[in-house]
Amino acid sequence: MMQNEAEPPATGSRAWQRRQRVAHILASAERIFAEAGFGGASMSALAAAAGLPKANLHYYFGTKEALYTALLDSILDLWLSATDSIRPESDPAEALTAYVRAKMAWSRTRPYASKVFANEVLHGAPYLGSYLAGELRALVREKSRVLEGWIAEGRMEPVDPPHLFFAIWAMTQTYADFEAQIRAVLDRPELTAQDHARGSDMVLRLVLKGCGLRFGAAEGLGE
Amino acid sequence: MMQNEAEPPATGSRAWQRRQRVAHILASAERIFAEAGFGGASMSALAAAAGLPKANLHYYFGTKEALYTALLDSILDLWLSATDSIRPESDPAEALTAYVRAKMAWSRTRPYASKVFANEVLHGAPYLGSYLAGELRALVREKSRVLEGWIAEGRMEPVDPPHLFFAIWAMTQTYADFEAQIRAVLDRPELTAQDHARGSDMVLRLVLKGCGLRFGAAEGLGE
DNA sequence: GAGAAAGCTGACCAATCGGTCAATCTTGTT
DNA sequence: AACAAGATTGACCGATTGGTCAGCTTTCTC
Repeated sequence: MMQNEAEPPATGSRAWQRRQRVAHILASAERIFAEAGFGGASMSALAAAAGLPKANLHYYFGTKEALYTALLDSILDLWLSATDSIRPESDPAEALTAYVRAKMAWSRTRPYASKVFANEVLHGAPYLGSYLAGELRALVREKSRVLEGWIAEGRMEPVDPPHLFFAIWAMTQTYADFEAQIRAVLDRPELTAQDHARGSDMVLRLVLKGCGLRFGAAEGLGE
Repeated sequence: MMQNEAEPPATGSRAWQRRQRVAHILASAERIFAEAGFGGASMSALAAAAGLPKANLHYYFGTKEALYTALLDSILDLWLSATDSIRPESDPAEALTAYVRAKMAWSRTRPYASKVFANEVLHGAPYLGSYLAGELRALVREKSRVLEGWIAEGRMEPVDPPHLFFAIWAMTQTYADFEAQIRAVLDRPELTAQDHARGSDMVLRLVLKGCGLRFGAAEGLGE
């Protein structure tokens, strides 16, 4: 029988075990690629991180490049999933708040994934280029039209939607990608939940007030 | 006679020629490191970019690491020079506008430098760490006090100054560091002056309105 | 339980890595 | 002109790189 690709294979089956191992390799590779970049990450370092012999990684992925692109693919899904709240019938302030919150949460919970993505784009997106020009561009077009609709209805001030997205991406991801700089300036061994909360507040303040929306700052940050 | 280190040596002199060559190597290395990262940049690629034999780079810098840190040092000065406009007696809106403009100009004119810096921080700032925790932290402390002064005088709304800086850095540098992504979304072979102007406007809008300051948008963006 | 298929890995490979060095050339000093 | 110091570089080095493969074990199928 043909196994439907969309359906997860039965627990314990061969295909299931393969997916488990592939997922485990990708998970450990995320950290190595994030810390060393593509060029700086060696197959032996990737193998050591996964706790497997180097030849085993080659068995599953063939080449270092294939392993890297497989990792990028697995990260891409996360990147797009946060825009769901931006729909024509949504309240602008609520939708943007949810979007910023989702992006900030992603920086907090998946910092290595964010760094791998950032590293790829930073170096000219050699592997991600076609995706950026395809799916991402289409997504931004779609969501920009939603914002333009809100603007036409007088529900928010006229802003350039794509550049608003660029600003939101930059501000939210900086808490993952440039975490070393933020930690150094704030003099922290690690960013605390409060640091993230303050960052989140700042981003929301700038975005909402910048769009002429009410910024409640309803968060209890304490003191 | 002792040559004063602060004074530039006479044109054509041996020391002058040395500085010229060092500067030329650093200038060409900037692009290689920006595009490939530290690990991905090879000495032979750096040598090819400089149009010199590999052994010549080793003669001037000793190791790849020394060449890289020399480049980082040369970039750091640029990074700090833009905050001059933020002084207690300045007008908040004017000071922040000048700061954002300076940062945006830096992204436009020195994208490779920005990318090298970003890459370093992205990978945990192994070479820049002590500088970030030293000079940069001190600078942010100093400028944060200026902002707190403005806030106390009621000249701007109460915002968390360090996080405001993080937001400004992120938004302005994204036009250099994540240029590949922005280009892809905007469907441009290269970012135009208008793209940068629109980005600059967006950043100013978010920063000024976020701080409760007037955003004039006095720019003639055409159309 | 026999054969096939998939999983696994130690040993090995050519290529490239960062770096060294002796030999040569150029320049400044006297 | 003679010498010293600095500048230059082709040839080379051991180490590490990404990648291969033969041979073994495990698991599935019938």
